[in-house]
Amino acid sequence: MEELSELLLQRRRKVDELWSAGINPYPNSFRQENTSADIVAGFGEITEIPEKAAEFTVAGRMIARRSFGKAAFIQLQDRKGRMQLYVRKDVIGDEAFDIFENYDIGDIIGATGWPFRTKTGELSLHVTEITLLTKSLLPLPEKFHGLTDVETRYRQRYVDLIVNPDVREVFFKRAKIVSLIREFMVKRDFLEVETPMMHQIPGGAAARPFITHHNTLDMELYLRIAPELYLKRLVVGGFDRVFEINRNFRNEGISVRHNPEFTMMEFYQAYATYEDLMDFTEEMLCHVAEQVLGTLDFPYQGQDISFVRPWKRLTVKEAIVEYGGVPLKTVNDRELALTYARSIGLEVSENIGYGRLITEIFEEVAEPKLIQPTFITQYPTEVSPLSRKSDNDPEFVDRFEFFCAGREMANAFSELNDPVDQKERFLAQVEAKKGGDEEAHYMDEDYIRALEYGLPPTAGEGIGIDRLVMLLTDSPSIRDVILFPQLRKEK
RNA sequence: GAGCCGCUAGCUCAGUAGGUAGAGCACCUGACUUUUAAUCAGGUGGUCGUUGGUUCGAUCCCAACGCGGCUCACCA
Repeated sequence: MEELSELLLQRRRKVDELWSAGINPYPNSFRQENTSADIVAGFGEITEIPEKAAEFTVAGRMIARRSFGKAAFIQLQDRKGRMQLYVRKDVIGDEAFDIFENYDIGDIIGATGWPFRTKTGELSLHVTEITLLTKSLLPLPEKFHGLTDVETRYRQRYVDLIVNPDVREVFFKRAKIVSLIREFMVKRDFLEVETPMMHQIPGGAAARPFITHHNTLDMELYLRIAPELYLKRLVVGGFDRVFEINRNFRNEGISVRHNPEFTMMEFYQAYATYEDLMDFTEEMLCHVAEQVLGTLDFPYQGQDISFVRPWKRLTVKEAIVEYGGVPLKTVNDRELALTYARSIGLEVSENIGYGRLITEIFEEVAEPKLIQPTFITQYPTEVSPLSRKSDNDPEFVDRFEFFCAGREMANAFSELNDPVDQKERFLAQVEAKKGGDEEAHYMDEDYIRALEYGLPPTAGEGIGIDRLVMLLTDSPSIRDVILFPQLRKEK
């Protein structure tokens, strides 16, 4: 048995005393008839509330109390917000008031009462009955500074959510963003599907997977790094507009913008091109921003972001010229580009492919500067093994990535639907893997077989939901938009 | 994986140029029937992240380790 501090022992003694007095500190028969929002909806606009105009029965956590001997004000927090309750000894009775005085901040309580306005005009509930619903054994953080220790906030998110209203707000917004996207897709006749999270061959992205094992099948399985190849199989199957909003898992570093499990919205639309998806993306994200924030102009970490259309569109090479300050000649020439890459501190080997080289230069010089929403197009084929080659230049593909606030938010392309070309690209990836590239794709014979049946001309896109939520909630870290971010074991 | 920073009461933080620690909030006792971080009076509460080392003596100095944050690397 661990030793408890005096503070914790006091609470436990109170529970014992309640049991001894024949009071269950964890009753289960109370019905919550109303929320704080109902009271505001009914009387928020009324200044002169007639006495006992209505009766509300609410429940929630007591998060503050101001006592005056024979009366007290308490703050109750429920799923809709906070409300003030006014409790008087002469109204609820001596016995009930004595029990009430032993409630602690953090206890879950239920109360019935009528709405009224206090001297200072605050809408409150004048309590006629009050009941303890759950005794809390641990004290909540301080009312003024709240909980700021980030480790405790992430490990004990429940406490964070109790005491930090801003945190609640972020997750309300997250839920709204996801449902707006879902609604947007369904309205455009996309079918929501669920594809496997456990893959025999991890594919659809360049990333290291988590490995797990199925006992009965005695088989290695990988947590998916992307749903892409399954979603395109569905397009082959005739679901020519599909989307999935779900988790991906990548066995890589953790940072302010990376969590090992993160949420992606991937969708595929047959008979569309990556250019169609740029318009589609603008439309969707503007809709979401408008609905969630009520505006297309919003701050992110001190920068002013504007979603007002049209969004900037640049090719990879143009972006390097514009933000790297070098002439197009340098970008177009492999040797000059290599020298330039080294001059800006990139460690690139002599035999790096040209496509990879300019991609790295782009990421170094341009990506951090893409603060306003920007589409970057014309990625090298070398770094895009699932994208359709451009009709103008087979060294480049029909692809864009979408950037905002200096980070990648989405990736989209016209899908490679030529099975012969796809097989060659896979083979090149397999070679790269043999050469030590741990993130290179695996050969997926079944995917090739699906393409051989015929994938209609299709465009597909993945949008990082966590990063979108960060942007729209002005959150500096991905951990602020994931309820339970991954941390090391405690102690 | 590397560098830098942090870890003191339930929470938010001081502090000790080495002599075993303080405040505010919370909690307990008392007063108070319209408060808004209520107020007033009194009080309880700490293996100073862990383990070693130096020292007569370590929360403080040194080392290792743990956990977290930021930056970099990897990546979306």
